[in-house]
Order: sequence, then C-alpha cells, then structure tokens
Amino acid sequence: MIMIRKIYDTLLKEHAHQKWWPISDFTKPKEWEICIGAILTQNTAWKNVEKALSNLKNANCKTVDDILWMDIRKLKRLIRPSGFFNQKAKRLKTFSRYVIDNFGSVENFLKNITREELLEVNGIGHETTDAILLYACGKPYFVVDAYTKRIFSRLGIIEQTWGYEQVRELLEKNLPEDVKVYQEYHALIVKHAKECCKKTVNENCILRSLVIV
DNA sequence: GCCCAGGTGTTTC
DNA sequence: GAAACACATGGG
Repeated sequence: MIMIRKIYDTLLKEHAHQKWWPISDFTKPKEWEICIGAILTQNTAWKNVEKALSNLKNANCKTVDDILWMDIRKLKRLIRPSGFFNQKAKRLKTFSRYVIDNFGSVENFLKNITREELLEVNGIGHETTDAILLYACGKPYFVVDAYTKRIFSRLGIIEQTWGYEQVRELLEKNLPEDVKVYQEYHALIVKHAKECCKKTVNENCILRSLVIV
C-alpha cells in the first residue's frame, strides 16, 4: 500500500524530523530513561512525564538499581505528576526487578530482550513494549498508539475494530524495515495528532488531500 | 466543571 | 472475547 509511504512523506514535509525519543540524558545508561518514560507516559500527557522525570533526576535516581532500592512511597511521591502513580511506581519496580533478575544489567537487557518476553511483564503492554524495543533497543517494531489508529482509520486505511497486532503488521509490511523510519513515523504521527488531528475532525488537516484521490 | 492525554490489567457480561 | 471500569495528575 503506497499510501502508507505517502502519508509518511507528507508528514515529514509538513513537520520536519522530530528526532525521537526525547531525553534529558540523566540516566545510566541513557536508554534507561526511555524505558522509564515509556512506562510513565501510559495514557498521560508528556508534559506531566517531564515533571516526573525531572523529580527523579533531582532525587539522583538514575539507574535501575536506584529504582529497586528506593522506598516505594518516595518513588510514588517523585512520579506523582505523571498520574496513576500508585500503579506506575509498582510497574517501575516490577520492570526493574525483571531486568536485573533476568539480564543482570540494563545493557544486557537491551541487547537480548525479545518482544515475546517483554509482553509477559506485568504493566508492560503492546505499545510500551514496542516503544522500548524501537527507541531503547533500536529494533524494528512499529509503535501503534491511539493516534495511529485514529489517523489511519479516518483515512479509511484500517477499521476502528482492528487490534494492535493487526495495525502494526500492516504498517511494518508496507514500510522498509528501517528503524530510523519507524522511529520518525511514530514521532510524526504524535506531532501531527497534537496539532491537527484531535478527536474532533479538523477540516484543514493536510492529510485530507491524500484521501480524495 | 468537563474533556483529554504518546495504556494496561481486571472484572463482567 | 469484547465491553466496561479503575487508575490520577495537569493543561486547555
């Protein structure tokens, strides 16, 4: 489906390179911040996640061990601005424990983790899994989010009833298996959705011109 | 005051 | 299985 490539080109031309994932680079290794951010941003505006990450940075919490050793009540307090702090604190603990118990280090985790294994971890669903794989591990998995489904279903390329894997496979099948392209495409979708493709339909959306062919 | 945000797990028909 | 619900803060 040439359309999927065409949408990418249009978005890139409109918004320029987004160069995701955005990080402030306070963790060790730097990919660890992506993993934490991926969990904290679950159903949450990124602005709020930034506040939580800033709190962790100021509290000198910068490694997987820092999370494991930290009192859970303190962790909750630090990530409070990102919402759902009770479950997210637990998820950060669970995930950190998983990384250390099964891989020994974040570096080893990033190198050897598989999609199937990551999906098994409680609190890490489809999107968080693929966000970690794509942006932290540099592996070619397309990150499908609510925006992706909204935009592509409005363009008539998918049905709203399609499940996560269905959408992901369609996109991956119709794009070159290129990590850079996957990273940029997802970032462009988020950028575009925030500006132009909210829940209420925007008549001026630049993608509308692509539909009427 | 209401709606929404870069979801996920559990409960319930 | 899918639909409904809980989880929570902060910005528009």
